[in-house]
Amino acid sequence: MDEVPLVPLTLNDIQALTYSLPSTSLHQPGQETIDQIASDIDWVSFLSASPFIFGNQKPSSTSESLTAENGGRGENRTRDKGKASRTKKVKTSRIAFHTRSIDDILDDGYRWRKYGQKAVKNSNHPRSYYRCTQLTCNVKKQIQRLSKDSSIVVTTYEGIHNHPSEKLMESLSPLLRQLQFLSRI
DNA sequence: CGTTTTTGACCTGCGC
DNA sequence: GCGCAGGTCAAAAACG
Repeated sequence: MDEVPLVPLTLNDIQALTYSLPSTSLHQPGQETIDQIASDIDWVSFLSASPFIFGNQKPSSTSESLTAENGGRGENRTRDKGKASRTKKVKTSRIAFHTRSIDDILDDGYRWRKYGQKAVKNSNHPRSYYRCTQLTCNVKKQIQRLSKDSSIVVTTYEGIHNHPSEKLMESLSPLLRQLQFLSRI
């Protein structure tokens, strides 16, 4: 009941998202590696596909979600810890889905830095908080195992990346180089 | 030695 | 106002 509180996501929505993932990420527990799962999923289009974006649907509020809450860090905040940086309640889009995996962190191509871990009520497993390591990008994600079925990992993304993933660019760069070369001729 | 994780303290929102 | 729960900060430790 208390998961994904900021957006009108229901359990049915989560289920729908779950089933929208490639089947390889949901079945065969223990058989697949995380990299295999991640490479099976087109993360960029998955995460930016409009049917999966919930939350502030007001047109023209997209820039707000991207620049949300980065005034608090790096500004002349001398000693009051994180005060007033979170006072503004900005609704960012959240996406949650379930993945059956032995590993908590699935490789989605982006680099994440863990900034907190918290025990949550009604669950035996702690919730971990991650932030995208890119300075300009303040996308966050939460990772938590289901208390009922600890083989299921619930990953909640918050925000949209404003930069391409390193892995994607890595795999794309040979292609881009070739395109560049061909366009010269 | 730079980057990431750990972890207790702190902050905020919410229900009572 | 108080207490609880969830989210974040930041110093220290761990890691590569």
